[in-house]
Amino acid sequence: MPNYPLTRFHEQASLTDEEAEILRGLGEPEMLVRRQNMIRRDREPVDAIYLLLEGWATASIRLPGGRRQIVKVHITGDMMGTPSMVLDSAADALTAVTECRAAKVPLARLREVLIAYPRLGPLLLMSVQVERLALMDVVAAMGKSSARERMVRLLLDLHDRLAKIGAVEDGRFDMPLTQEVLGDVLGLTAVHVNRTLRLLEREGLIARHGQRVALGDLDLLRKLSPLPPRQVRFDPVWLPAPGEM
Amino acid sequence: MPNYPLTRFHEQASLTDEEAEILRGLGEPEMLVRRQNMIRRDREPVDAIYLLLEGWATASIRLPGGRRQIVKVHITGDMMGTPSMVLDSAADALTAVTECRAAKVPLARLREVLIAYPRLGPLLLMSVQVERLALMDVVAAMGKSSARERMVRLLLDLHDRLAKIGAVEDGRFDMPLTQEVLGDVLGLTAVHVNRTLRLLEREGLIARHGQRVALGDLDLLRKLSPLPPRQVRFDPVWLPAPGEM
DNA sequence: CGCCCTCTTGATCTCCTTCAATGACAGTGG
DNA sequence: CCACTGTCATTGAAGGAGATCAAGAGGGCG
Repeated sequence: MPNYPLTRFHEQASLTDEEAEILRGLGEPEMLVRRQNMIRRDREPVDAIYLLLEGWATASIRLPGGRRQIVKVHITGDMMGTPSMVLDSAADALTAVTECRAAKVPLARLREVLIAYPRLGPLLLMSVQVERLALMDVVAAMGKSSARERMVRLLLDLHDRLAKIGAVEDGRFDMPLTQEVLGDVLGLTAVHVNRTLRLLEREGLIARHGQRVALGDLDLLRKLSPLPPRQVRFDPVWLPAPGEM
Repeated sequence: MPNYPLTRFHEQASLTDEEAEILRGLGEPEMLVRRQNMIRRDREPVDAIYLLLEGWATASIRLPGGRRQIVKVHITGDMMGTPSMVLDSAADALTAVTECRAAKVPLARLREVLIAYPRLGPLLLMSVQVERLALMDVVAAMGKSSARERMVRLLLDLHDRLAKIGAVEDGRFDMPLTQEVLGDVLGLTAVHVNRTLRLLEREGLIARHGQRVALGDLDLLRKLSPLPPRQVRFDPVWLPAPGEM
């Protein structure tokens, strides 16, 4: 019986001990995936969702002409691959950016759990809406912001998410993403990612040594970001309380 | 007791008569909203989601400098405003593009229904994932496609969605969106939207008279689109069957 | 040690923006 | 009935953000 770290649910709602326990034991035995390898290929039949127990991974969509767009950068503790659970063949590929530990959750298992713990449906709904909001913000940033604004926003987003899992010290964190990958996230070329980063560096807004990034004046950076972080409501009114279902 | 047309759920899963009945009676008495008026303002406290009973509306995010990005074009039958149900203040504004009939569903009412009909949780989850996929595709298109490709994709997307509600005849449909609005959807200026549309016209791919759009060679257009429509799985394995919960 | 990947920078190009002007059309009030 | 006004579509000209092409430098790893 595997014993995983919790998923992100406890950030968004109170869980009973029993619910927390179920989430801990959700996945199959963990798998180890090496850098650059795929956790799940796109256009593959969908039979599971995934928990990223440790590491960085990307969810990317393949377009004609060898183009690819990364639609999500996943970090430790994320659920992955859930958008494709409504499809027969996966929309996005899940690729390990660093070495990853991950666990499969077969869709059949998910059904059992949804039946046994009906509150997980609304809980899952909640976390999916949070992801959807993140995508809306990405769309807004891509449609209406400059490369510099988008980069600032991405850095702040990673900063805030990493801070929640204790991977930030005083504005500094590891970002194991090549400029090529950053380009595929932001809809820019690697070359322009470089120029944008160097610009931010010259402006004294960020500093870098290898994969280590240091955000300078956080308040100033947040002013430069085209969008503020979303304040997710803990235990929203529509979410049935533990006793209620 | 209001009697609305069904939401989109029946496109994605089998519903019991009872479930269908509940969905029909979900909303408060309908409201009428005139062109350009807001159904729900952004940054407003969130206390409900909305059913678009008839008309066209947009969900848009406001950015600094008067910029705005439309993240979804809603048509008759859509649920609206659900991403913000995890927030205290709304992320997106809902604006009537045409005169709209809409119905509010208070979040408290939603909780009751989720408790009384636990299968609605997973059903709602399903439709939210479909929306999330749509956003992923938008991101992919914005990040990696030309104006022309994006426009073709949007037209096909609208075509396919309108076809499902019987609003397309032989490739022709009404599209009551100004070029300004199209620009805010595609992340382009109204001027470039115009040039792109005129280009497609000159190429014989589309025709227009006023708000009426006619798509020419659909197969050819689909080849030009950077992304195919997603094939949503009806009654996916993880979705508990009506008897099961 | 040598290879390949990644970062960096310069030069040039191009797609889309910006600015500006005109025309078509609908609604409105006299 | 018609002038008046505002919105929307259209087109041209010029500018700019980011792409593309190319080359060199550094560094990790087999």
